[in-house]
Amino acid sequence: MLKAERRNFILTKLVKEQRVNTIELAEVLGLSEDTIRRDLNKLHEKGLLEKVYGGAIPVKDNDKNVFDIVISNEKKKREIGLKALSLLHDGQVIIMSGGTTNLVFSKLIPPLLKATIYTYSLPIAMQLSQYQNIDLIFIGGKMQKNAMVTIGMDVLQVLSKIKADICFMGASSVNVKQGLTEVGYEVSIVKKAMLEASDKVVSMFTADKLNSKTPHVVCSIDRLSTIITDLNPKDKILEEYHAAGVTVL
Amino acid sequence: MLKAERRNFILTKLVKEQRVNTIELAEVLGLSEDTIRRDLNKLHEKGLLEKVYGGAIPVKDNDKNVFDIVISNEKKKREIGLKALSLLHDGQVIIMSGGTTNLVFSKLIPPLLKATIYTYSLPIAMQLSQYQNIDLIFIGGKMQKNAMVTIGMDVLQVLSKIKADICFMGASSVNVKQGLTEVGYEVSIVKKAMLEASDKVVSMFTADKLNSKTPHVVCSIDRLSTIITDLNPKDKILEEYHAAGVTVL
DNA sequence: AAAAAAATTGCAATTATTTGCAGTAAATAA
DNA sequence: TTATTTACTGCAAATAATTGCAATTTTTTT
Repeated sequence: MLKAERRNFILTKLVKEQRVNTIELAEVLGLSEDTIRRDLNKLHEKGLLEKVYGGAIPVKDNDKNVFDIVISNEKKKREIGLKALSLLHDGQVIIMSGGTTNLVFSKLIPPLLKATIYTYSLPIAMQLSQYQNIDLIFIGGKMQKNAMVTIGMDVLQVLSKIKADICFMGASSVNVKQGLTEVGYEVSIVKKAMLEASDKVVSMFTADKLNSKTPHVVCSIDRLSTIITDLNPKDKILEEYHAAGVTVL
Repeated sequence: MLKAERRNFILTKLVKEQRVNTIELAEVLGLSEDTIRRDLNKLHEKGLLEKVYGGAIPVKDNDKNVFDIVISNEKKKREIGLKALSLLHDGQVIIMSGGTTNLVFSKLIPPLLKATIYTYSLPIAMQLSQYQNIDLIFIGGKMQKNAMVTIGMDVLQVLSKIKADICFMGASSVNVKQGLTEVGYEVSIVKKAMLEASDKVVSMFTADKLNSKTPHVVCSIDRLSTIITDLNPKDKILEEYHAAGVTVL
């Protein structure tokens, strides 16, 4: 692990846990406490954290930026996103759901891709605003504030009028029997509408979502064209999905 | 393998793995570490990666945050926003246009304000997602990517069905004769619709927008209920606006 | 085609950076 | 206060980077 990586690791851990402990970091990273301290000092000099006795805490951000979205397992999500790139082609009409996996994917899209993208996620729309050749349509409605996506009748109405080539759909939980399920009722409804509006349905998620279940069913497994995880597509865990007729990337 | 190929290989590997290691690259490519280092130095010079002890990591800008919105004259805009707070009351239905003045204002809203807010600006919607007691409705449509706002028929249609108590409207340019004018045609149309949908129209802008003009007329000055600038409301420059029947804060 | 010039590459010597350790100092807890 | 934990400093070993140089390959010129 490079030093630069290590420092990123520390900063990421800090954002997630709101504190880091010198000794614990030394153990986790397999290095001496001295080295960790030197890292913490350097990061402190750069103003990236606040060093305290025993470890470090986040630097007090007087006006915290709501635009900074914390992405867990970013590396895995990037792997997934890279696999998904093969599904993109110029001229497609695409629907993208919310979620951080899709957000990471959005950052990986080739800068010159020509496509029409519908989304109902604020962060994803902001990300896609970057792309010169993408026609971007935001699907309006009532905001679900924690997830930063729109939900409700307005969204359904717009989706009912679209015919897209492909949709990229995040997931709360997936398993072979119940299929794709969601935590929130309203989100599950929106995703059902997405399905109906798309020729091809791609679901991307990290492997930890596999074989779990949440209350609201979106669709059965065989309704998905492709699933993409961070696992090797030949992994045993994925066999039953493949057997159900889903393309596994 | 050509040198150019090799460098592409390094960059590709970097994108995939978010780091490259000098020694490992030397092994994989069957070259000496020296050569790899020279490559990394060249790529670093070109700004394509960040060279670090032991290898390289992606250049920070690569991971640039599209969510960081640069706000000019933030202090002045904050002054304006503070004045505007007096116009907010629980229970209001509000329409907010885009623009950084409105964005700054959004950050100043009392955390417990109960209101319904319509907006068609992505950054403002993200900011307002913070507020527990605000019902937030995003007006969807085609995104104007540079301004991060939606425009077009869909927006007009939604606005035509709203009746709001107050709207907060940014401005490209203002002068007494032509009134409020905009750079973009489509934005001017949307703002016209906003006017129609609101009982009260408040326009906030820094004083440098005063007595300037841009191509597309939104409305005459007397159509505005209130204007708010960073100047003292008794400033001479504002007299003629006051004379036109506008409340000046 | 041959000669000259330029670029690439690997090696060795030198220089720089990182890291862990030991001893000491400082901060916290009892 | 004393005991304990955590932090800092200088030093040496290990690791990595740079530089000059020579052999080789590639490109350009004649």
